[in-house]
Amino acid sequence: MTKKDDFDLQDFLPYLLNQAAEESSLAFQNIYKDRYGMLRTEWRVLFHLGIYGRMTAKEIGERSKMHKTKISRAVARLEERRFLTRERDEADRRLEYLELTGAGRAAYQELRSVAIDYDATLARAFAPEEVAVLRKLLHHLAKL
Amino acid sequence: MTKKDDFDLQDFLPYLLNQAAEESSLAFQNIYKDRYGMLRTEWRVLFHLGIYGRMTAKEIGERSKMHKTKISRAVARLEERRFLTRERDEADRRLEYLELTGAGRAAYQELRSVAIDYDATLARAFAPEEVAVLRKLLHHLAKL
DNA sequence: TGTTGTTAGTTACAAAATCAACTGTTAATG
DNA sequence: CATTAACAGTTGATTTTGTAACTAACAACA
Repeated sequence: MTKKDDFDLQDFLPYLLNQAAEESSLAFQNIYKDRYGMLRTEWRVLFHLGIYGRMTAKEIGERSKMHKTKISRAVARLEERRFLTRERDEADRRLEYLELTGAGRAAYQELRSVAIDYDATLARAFAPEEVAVLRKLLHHLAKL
Repeated sequence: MTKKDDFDLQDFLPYLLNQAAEESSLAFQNIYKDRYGMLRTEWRVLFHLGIYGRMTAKEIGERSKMHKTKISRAVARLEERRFLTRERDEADRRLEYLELTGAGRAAYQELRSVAIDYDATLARAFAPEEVAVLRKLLHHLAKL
């Protein structure tokens, strides 16, 4: 395409990252949304608890960098669906430990395998070394 | 951290991409938002017109993959601020050509240099070959 | 030419994200 | 201890997004 300007939007990292993230998230969402009608925020909370086990909302926030109100609401919805339970920390009553129920763990296991498949599909678009480099660089970017 | 599960969320590409995209977009937004109080959608439309020149909303949609309602609203806001003008195509009266005004071009030029600086800052976190690989792979992912 | 389909863009309404203010609790310090 | 600050989490108001239905214009083709 003819450009009026030598700055290339397609090479601007934040833009490029967004395009790639949006593309892959939407494609992945299309795969899982029908099974559980789950939001991205709920999906994330579920995965955090499924992978790392019992933890507080605060810890989920530190790991995921999601805002606490998003987490609060996602937790409420997952609780409604009986996917998790809360337990007050008696030593520090501000804290609430969240833990998946049997149904929550089952949902996680199912979505986990969907995720693994999808990740493999994406990875197949690259050479193995490339995927490794990509993950490494993204990792680095994510914690700048 | 102790994991209960060998699946690693930090290596799951859609998640990783989102984290990296969110991180870099927010950081970039903090730099430019005070100058123009502009939304990400508006920023994108402005850049498309600044870089590629006069085009229709539809073309912006094809390039950016933003949904047409987002574009429609971003265009309306940019027009309110007198950053762009619309011109009806007389041959096909459904089409409207969008073009930056002087003020719009000035805003673009300013934000463009902010973007170039920020991109350089990000790139500095990597070796030059790494950045090239990263851009290539993201490019590829974005158009899967 | 008239009917049906398609396209560009907008709008109305519902869903979700953001921000600020709030509750209840613990920590810090005089 | 009493008061103030800090923290975990929730709620409410506002803003932004997403979905679907809509308008206006063009296209195809019987």
